[in-house]
Amino acid sequence: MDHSPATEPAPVLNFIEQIIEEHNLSGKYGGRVHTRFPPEPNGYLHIGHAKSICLNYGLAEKYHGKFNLRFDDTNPVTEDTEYVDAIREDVQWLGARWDDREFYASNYFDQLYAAAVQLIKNGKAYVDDSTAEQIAEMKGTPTKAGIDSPYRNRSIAENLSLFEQMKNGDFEEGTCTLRARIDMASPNMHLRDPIIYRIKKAHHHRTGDQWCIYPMYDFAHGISDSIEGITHSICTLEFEVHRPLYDWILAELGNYQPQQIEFARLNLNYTVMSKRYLKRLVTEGYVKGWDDPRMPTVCGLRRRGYTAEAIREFARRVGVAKRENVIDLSLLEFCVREHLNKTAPRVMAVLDPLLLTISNYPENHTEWLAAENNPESPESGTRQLPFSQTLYIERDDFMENPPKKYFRLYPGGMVRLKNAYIIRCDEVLKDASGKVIELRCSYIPESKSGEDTSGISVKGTIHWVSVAHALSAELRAYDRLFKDEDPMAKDNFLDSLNPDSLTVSKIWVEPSLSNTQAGDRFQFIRKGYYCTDQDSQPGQLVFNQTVGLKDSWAKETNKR
RNA sequence: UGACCGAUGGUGUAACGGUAGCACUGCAGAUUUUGGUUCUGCCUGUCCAGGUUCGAAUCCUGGUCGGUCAACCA
Repeated sequence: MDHSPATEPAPVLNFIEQIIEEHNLSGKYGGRVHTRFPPEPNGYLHIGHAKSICLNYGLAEKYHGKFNLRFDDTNPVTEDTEYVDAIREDVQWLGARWDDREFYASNYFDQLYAAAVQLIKNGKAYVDDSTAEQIAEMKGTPTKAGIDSPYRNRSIAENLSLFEQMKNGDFEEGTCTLRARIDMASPNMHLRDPIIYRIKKAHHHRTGDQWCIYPMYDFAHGISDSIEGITHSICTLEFEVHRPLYDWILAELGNYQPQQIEFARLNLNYTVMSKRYLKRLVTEGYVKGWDDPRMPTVCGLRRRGYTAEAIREFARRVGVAKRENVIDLSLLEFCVREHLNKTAPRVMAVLDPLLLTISNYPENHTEWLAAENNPESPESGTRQLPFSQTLYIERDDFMENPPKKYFRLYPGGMVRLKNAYIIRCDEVLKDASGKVIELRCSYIPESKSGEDTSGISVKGTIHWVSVAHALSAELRAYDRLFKDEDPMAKDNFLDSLNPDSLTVSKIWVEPSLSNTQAGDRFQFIRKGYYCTDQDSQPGQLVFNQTVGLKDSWAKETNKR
């Protein structure tokens, strides 16, 4: 038998880490790791971007490398500083740090232009006067080779002069483009003389009206990576077929060459994950904005009460691979619960009140009871809770004809009021329609929480608030935005919208919440995790439901 | 009728020629002044067919299925 000391469990590396470690071993990048997150500022970041940020930043951190934030702003007609600001805030909030390395593809417009000129001089690029339709026509199809443009063999001098005229604004938009001269018969469509510069007489949010030609993604991206000394240029799977072009451009230019690596983007069931569709939800008013708590955007999740820690943990748990995947929403929820369970202070809130009067408790008397702030972290201390004769309890914590295993209140039954006394339900009062409107109970004076000498043990503990002391508040409860696991499988994803994704109600919360600030997170005991919304004000409190607690009783009742 | 990529429980992800493991979900139980947490146990998997090998999730061949590619978007 081998009794050698237990070996460390082999660290589990994802395939990108394996590539990096191979590079570190071979010395390909001199042991350097430098990643980047390259958003286009034309929309808000979503949880899929968060995965990418965590991946890129996490790799830089793990290998003691660097991480750049680079805005891929090569299309001035769709981009805006509003998005730049929002993206910067989200990346920062997620915990990624880019120090002074905040870059813009537009910073490189001069270098990009020079690179294009060099390509022309090398006979590797030409100005094409064909229309967009003609170019598409000559491009062929995935199964049919393309044909050469009639402008493909212009002289270098002519191309140089034409390209300069393009830059000078001598031509109208759409009249010509600069194309890389590669291979119109390539099985890879992206190598069939891709357009690398086009004319756009648009105002750019950073360079203003300085340029009227703008580089295309394929041309700008690799060169930007190269300029910044990126080692591992990580992107999603659909760019796999772009990699030969990425490599071709840098090789033709003789420039430093990062390694592009593609991984499978994150998909979540019951949600859509494309900027285009998220934008429609916002602009067409199906949600209240990019930060609507039902949105899978980073700002939406933040407003919903998700923590950056939870999102990072989620990104870690979903893993990195090349296989298409759909992650269960339950994993995301698990990650927030896990973090909030450890960190969120417990408070009592009654969401659907039922009046309860304690007949044998002195009228107009207030007793202050100590309540633990968080049993998961004793150092979080205790607070004082007002108790009195008249309380609200949760309506579904009472049943007139309880099923087996129901251990809340019922006529003649006993429960403990959390942090207070054990009570017995003596009488049920109803209105004319038969609806229960009040419970008359008696309490056991010796059963006070923490000093119970009654000897009575009860199965159930329920939460409550004192009517005279409770604060009313608005609750915004959320359900999934879409009814179907894959809304995109519908002809129109809007048909899948869940009409009940938002429920607003009036609730009662304990008075310690009077000064809560936007972003504060709580566990409403026995209910779920909630956070104070930015719309909240003293006297007009507003809470968002982040996620419910696991509810095994609900499962039990559903089985019936 | 092309090229490229991929395929391991319900969902993800490991195992790198040597006992298919982990997490989420689900189920059962213990503990509990939250039907929460925590703890324990259980269910469920290598796309198919050949081949190489003492031995294949892993290597080879051929299928099947899924994804991507024909924007002057990124």
